[in-house]
Amino acid sequence: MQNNIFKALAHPDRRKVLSLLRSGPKLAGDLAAEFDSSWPTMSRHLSVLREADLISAERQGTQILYRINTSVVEDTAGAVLAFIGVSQNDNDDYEEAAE
Amino acid sequence: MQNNIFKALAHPDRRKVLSLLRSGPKLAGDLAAEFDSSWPTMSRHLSVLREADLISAERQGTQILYRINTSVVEDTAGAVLAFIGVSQNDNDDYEEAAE
DNA sequence: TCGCTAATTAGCAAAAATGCTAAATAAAAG
DNA sequence: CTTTTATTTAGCATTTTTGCTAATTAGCGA
Repeated sequence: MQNNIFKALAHPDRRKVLSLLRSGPKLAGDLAAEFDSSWPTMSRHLSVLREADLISAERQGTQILYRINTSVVEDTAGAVLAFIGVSQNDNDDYEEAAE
Repeated sequence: MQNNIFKALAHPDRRKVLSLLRSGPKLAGDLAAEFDSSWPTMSRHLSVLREADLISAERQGTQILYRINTSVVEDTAGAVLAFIGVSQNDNDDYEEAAE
């Protein structure tokens, strides 16, 4: 749902998580280490991002690897541009309806 | 401030305001008429958008005309794309493609 | 199994956002 | 100056978000 995406982007720490994931997937612990907030607080930020589908999680043994969902971020940027009438379909990505 | 922008985008009615302004500036009253919320509630939504600089207001006699701030919306889309490493060229004054 | 590490969930309090009604302000008209 | 219309501000209650500590789950290895 688009509302969850914009709500997820409304917190600076969550936007910082996305920025940190730009260079590649990271373990939850490594992510949390970059913030002043407590571990559980960061865990909840991650779950908000996950529910918005902006990131996805993959368990690797005892750790959890997070990665950014590029296509969702792209679509979100498109939704922002749509506010000023820029067409949302002018990227060169393939369009895949079924998952 | 970028935080105000993303916070402003976090409410569906405020995003709807931006969509309504896509086709051109609108009077506060005409905007409010499109929503179920009370007039004062819509007025506050407009002020949140104004403080985020996503829209600007111009008094026209007894009414107030709102317009969307195209460049701020563009920059915001750029900030979203930056999460996945797409370079944002802020404030490019020449547009070769549109000619 | 036990112990250890990684991460999440539970529960609570504080802060922020939301939305209402009533009151106030601003500009124009009479 | 008073009224009327358009819009904002004030004040308050309700809901949502945030962030903490404590407890819990999950996997791994001895």
